[in-house]
Amino acid sequence: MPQSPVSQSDPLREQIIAQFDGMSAQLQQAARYVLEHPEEVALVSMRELARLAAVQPATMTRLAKVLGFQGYNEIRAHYAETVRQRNDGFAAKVRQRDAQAASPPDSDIAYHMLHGLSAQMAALCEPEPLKRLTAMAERLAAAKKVYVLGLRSSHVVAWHFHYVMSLLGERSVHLDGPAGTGGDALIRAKPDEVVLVVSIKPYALDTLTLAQLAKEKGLAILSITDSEVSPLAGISEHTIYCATESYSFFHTLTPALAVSEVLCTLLAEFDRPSALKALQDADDHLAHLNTYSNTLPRRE
Amino acid sequence: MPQSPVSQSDPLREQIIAQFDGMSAQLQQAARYVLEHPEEVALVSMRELARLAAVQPATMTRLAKVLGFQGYNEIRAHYAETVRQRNDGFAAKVRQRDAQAASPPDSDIAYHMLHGLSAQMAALCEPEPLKRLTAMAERLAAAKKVYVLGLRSSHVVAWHFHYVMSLLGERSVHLDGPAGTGGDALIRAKPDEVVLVVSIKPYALDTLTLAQLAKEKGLAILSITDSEVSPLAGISEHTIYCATESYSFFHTLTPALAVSEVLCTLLAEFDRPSALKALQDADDHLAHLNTYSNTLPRRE
DNA sequence: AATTCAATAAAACAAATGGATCATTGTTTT
DNA sequence: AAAACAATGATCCATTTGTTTTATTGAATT
Repeated sequence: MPQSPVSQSDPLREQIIAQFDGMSAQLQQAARYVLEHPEEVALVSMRELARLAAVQPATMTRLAKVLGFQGYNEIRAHYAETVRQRNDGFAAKVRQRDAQAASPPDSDIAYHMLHGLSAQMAALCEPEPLKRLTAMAERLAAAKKVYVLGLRSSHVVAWHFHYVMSLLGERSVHLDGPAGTGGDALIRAKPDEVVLVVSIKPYALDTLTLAQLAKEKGLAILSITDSEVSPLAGISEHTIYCATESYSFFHTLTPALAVSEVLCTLLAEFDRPSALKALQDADDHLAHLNTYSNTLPRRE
Repeated sequence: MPQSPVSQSDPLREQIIAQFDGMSAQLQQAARYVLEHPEEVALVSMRELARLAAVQPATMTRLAKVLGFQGYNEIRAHYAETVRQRNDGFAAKVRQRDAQAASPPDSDIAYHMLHGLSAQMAALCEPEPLKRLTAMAERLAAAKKVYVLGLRSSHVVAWHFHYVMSLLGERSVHLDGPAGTGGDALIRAKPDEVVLVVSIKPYALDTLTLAQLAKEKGLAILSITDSEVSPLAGISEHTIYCATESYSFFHTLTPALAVSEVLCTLLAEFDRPSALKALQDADDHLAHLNTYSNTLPRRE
């Protein structure tokens, strides 16, 4: 019999307790059931809840009004929300803070977005995703060459992966180019090479087409995508799933980028000495070109 | 909306995935939403769920039948039960503990990286960074035009910001181009415009030079960088600091990308209706061009 | 003991829900 | 090209839902 508290501090719960003594017998009976089975409120209809609490349906409506709500649905909405929040707050240790207190209203959105991202990173720390990450890294390490494909918003991830890989060595080819020439590099592709495909919803048609073409040429497909039912899942030898939901109307690419960074690191780690050497070479090269600086250039 | 944890092992989930390929387009769309938002199934009505999944109500009924249920209510009942069980089973926390003990050795690195990233995201939730984020978003919103500058590894962030902004409207110009032409767009820059500069250590000299040039032309500099002593800090009207340390020899750009995403969202949020309209227009445009697809193209 | 008044139960209601039917569309097969 | 087919969208229906209204009970006050 589940009756664990929805969460330690629930303002509505406190309110019900505070008003409890002033309620009539039937109201108390209804309130008691709500306190003891908060999830049920979100999960069943009002009449069903009334039946479970052995109370008239109307009593639930009255309870809502007594608590200052306009109707019963507002109570249900509240408990539904707590269920939702408990669900994505499985990295809940982070949820201690009441930062909004002294913050401007707009930063609510920012707070929620960043908080959610933090949780999504934490989700990638689970054994299953970790296993997939290492497996894919190993497959990448074994490949003669890695073609990197990601269009539209996924371009950021593909580009980043390619950029880092190109610092590390020569094995990476970025499938991108003007006027639809992006796929041309695949012309001479051989079966001992692989394609790393990045695509999240909405899936770019060109990405899917190129991926399929590559597969038909015998290349292994490794993909970073957003769900088990992504069109890429079916044709991929390895797949890593990363969340893309955020508290805005955009999808987020941050978890995907994190995945890319982890892959790069694991790849480098497989052969640490030569990775370090490659980075050193790159450093030297760029130093000669005066690519970097720690201070603003002086203006004459 | 928050994203759901890929739940550990749910037989129904597996079944949906198994049958997914055999479903029609609409059924897939419905199924996809169910997979991605399992708790919503338990929390809202069928019609509401259909609305959220952008699908006809009847499609949900059909989905139920395809999955072998007698009616939709059986699906809801299943997910309601899942929610109930998750509630009293805070044994889940314990499960996480011993599970990560049995992880493969290589995933230690991955685990630490991701864990660290999660913490860095959480750090951005502090009041101080939030204040800086909103302040910068307001400044960006006030500007007539936004030039976006980020080279080398910072390119990812700059490109992403520009990409999203270009979906939203016309105010963004990406300072990038072949053969060092990247800065040319600044030629006609006017003082009521701003430059968003992204640069982390090592700081690309070209970035600093262009930023300084812009400042001399009277443009405001807004920067995303990695420390208070970054060369950009001194010349910027607003600065956002984000961590770049990771458990590898690379610096991480994930927090910077997150910052970019938050900025985009806040900007859109300032004028939500027109942002939604712009996105709708972009959607329509891309739909006409057949840019996206949910399934692999058929090969003849 | 009669009256008042709040609390409860019962009934009635409109709105919504889940489900079924049928016409239309788009695709595949002949 | 026509026919057959499945998929989709629109409409309709019987239930169920949350809520309001009305009637009944029961206790407290006079």
